[in-house]
Amino acid sequence: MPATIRDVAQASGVHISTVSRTFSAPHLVNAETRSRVQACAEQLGYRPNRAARALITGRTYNIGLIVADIANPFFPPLIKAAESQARRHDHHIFVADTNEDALVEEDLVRAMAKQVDGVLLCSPRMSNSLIEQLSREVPLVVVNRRIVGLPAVVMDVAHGAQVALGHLAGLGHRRIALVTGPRGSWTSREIRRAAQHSERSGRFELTVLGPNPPTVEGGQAVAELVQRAGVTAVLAYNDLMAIGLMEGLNALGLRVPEDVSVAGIDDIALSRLTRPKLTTVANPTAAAGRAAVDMLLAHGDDRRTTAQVSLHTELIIRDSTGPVSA
Amino acid sequence: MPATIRDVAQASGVHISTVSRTFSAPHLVNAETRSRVQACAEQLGYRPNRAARALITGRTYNIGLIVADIANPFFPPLIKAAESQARRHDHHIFVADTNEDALVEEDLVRAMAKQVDGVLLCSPRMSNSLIEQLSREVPLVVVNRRIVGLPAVVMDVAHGAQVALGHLAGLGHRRIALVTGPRGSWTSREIRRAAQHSERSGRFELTVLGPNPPTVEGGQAVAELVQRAGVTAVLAYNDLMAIGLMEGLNALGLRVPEDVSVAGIDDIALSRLTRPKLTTVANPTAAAGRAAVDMLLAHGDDRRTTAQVSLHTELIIRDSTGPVSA
DNA sequence: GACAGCGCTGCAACCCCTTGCATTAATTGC
DNA sequence: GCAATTAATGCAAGGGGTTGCAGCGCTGTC
Repeated sequence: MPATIRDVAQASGVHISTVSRTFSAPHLVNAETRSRVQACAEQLGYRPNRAARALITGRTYNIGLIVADIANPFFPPLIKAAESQARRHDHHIFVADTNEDALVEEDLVRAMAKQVDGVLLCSPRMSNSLIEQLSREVPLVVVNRRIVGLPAVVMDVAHGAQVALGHLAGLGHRRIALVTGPRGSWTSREIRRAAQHSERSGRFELTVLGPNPPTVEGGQAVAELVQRAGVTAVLAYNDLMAIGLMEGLNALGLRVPEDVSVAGIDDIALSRLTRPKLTTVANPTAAAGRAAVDMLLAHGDDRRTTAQVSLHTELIIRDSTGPVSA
Repeated sequence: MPATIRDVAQASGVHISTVSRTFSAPHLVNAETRSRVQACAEQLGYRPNRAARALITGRTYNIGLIVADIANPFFPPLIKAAESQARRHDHHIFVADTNEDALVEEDLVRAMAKQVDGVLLCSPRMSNSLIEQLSREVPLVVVNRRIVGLPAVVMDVAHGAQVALGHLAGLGHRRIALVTGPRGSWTSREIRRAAQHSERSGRFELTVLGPNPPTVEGGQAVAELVQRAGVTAVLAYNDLMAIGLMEGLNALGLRVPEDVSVAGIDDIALSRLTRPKLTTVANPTAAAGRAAVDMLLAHGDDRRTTAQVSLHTELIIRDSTGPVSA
């Protein structure tokens, strides 16, 4: 049995409140008493029970971070940045993965409530109204989605998509496909909306293919549709799909970028390792992770912020896009 | 303010214990009372406080899962398998990342204690004695390490490494490099020991290069040493390093596998997407995740298991290894 | 008619810790 | 030398739940 505060109190002959103060407000305890208590605690292997402490203080010093798919390399940089920022504030990050499932997501938020000081909800697949409801059960910061009245960190993907499409149009492509992501993704809707807006410029004709699972397999599976659509360039919802798409196109005998140009979004580390190297829209994921933690911890427990920050994206031109062939 | 059990009791005119039983033992409550309580709870938006519940029951229905580097694609399949297995037992998985840092690791285990029913410690970098000490503070299952007296799930990497080296020797390679992983990695030590044992067969001469960070960059950085070592084949600590190494060798003008054969360990999804596709030792990560969860939850709260399971690895021959050139 | 048994509910202790307030003793000021 | 501080500690009420036990009103048994 692990030692409790009572065991330490008994061993050192003081009241439990003195033991408590020895750890949470040492300056209120006589130096001699303090060292005696510490010695006993050490001896007994006593560790304050953080759950019990949180029950009364209302602070856990933990932050929940919920992502749609932990296998998507988009998330690790965000997670790592959130971790280091959290550590700076003496907090710990607990990550959970929803498997792109809105029900699991809801369940996880509820499971984390009261065990964390707040949840960073990244790329949620739930409805806005459900998210609003959950935000009444636990402080929430939403990442990759805008919901009025809730603090949010978004990346300017609409602009990023338009720049990418402009890049493709500038290379002479007149028929471009947009491969969208999963249903429920705010980002996917934003990209689609932006792309359709760009189409009205008249520089190219857009074919929308989706929704699709946002994975390598999802990209691979859509290759045939891309071929049939007769387009010469593709913008994919994310790099994973773009990479899968390149594989799929290769399997169909199409070369990238000679026959089809492919661009992704995210700039995951992997996009520098493929052949050809992937042209993509870089998302400031690390900055997003830091910002989300800051927003969660910024306001006191009293009033919550509802600020929304938008971070800039940047087109990285590599080798998977090229001029349209004659 | 979120509603507490007391608010619900007052609203429905029953004692808090009846409310409590409505949620945790419904069969003990009269159907009529139950539905009244439920209606009030619904109305007030009441959710049982899981932290408070855990304080008295001693069960959180959470499992901590600590990994050395969440950006390493080796872990997601393990995590996902653990999640689905946990879900089957009505538990949630909280993941934390140590950044390959033993101090962060220790801190995280302590942070999770009492907030989870146990911790799956994957690829720990701490000392055995510290792990043993921590296992007295929170139930632990260790993955990728053997520690006497502690439940563990390991993969038979020693055998896997020997099979891989045998494969390389069979292709005619007489000078082989082993690129090791980070200090503190049990797996790396196992592989090294196995390789040195194989060397005594006299079929090849081994050059050990390391320790190295177990990342793409780590692999890239060791390319020059590999070249200078004058070997014709390399076995890397993991696929990430193998992939980085291939990049690095290419940059030095060496072709894989014509000039140097490269084999990895892990069989991450990415190893199928590189050019050439990577020869590697497949680890049963999903099975490991499931087994670890099962071991943690198998024994009652009373006596802990100390069983250790070892899972089989398998060599996957792809295109990054070939016969030694003349 | 006394009593056991049953279904349901309330009572109160308990999980482990924090914290405002009261108490005590020692120090300071004048 | 006495009141007023000050420092150190104890007391007890929580925080939000769970759970063994007792008590209630009823029914059924002999």
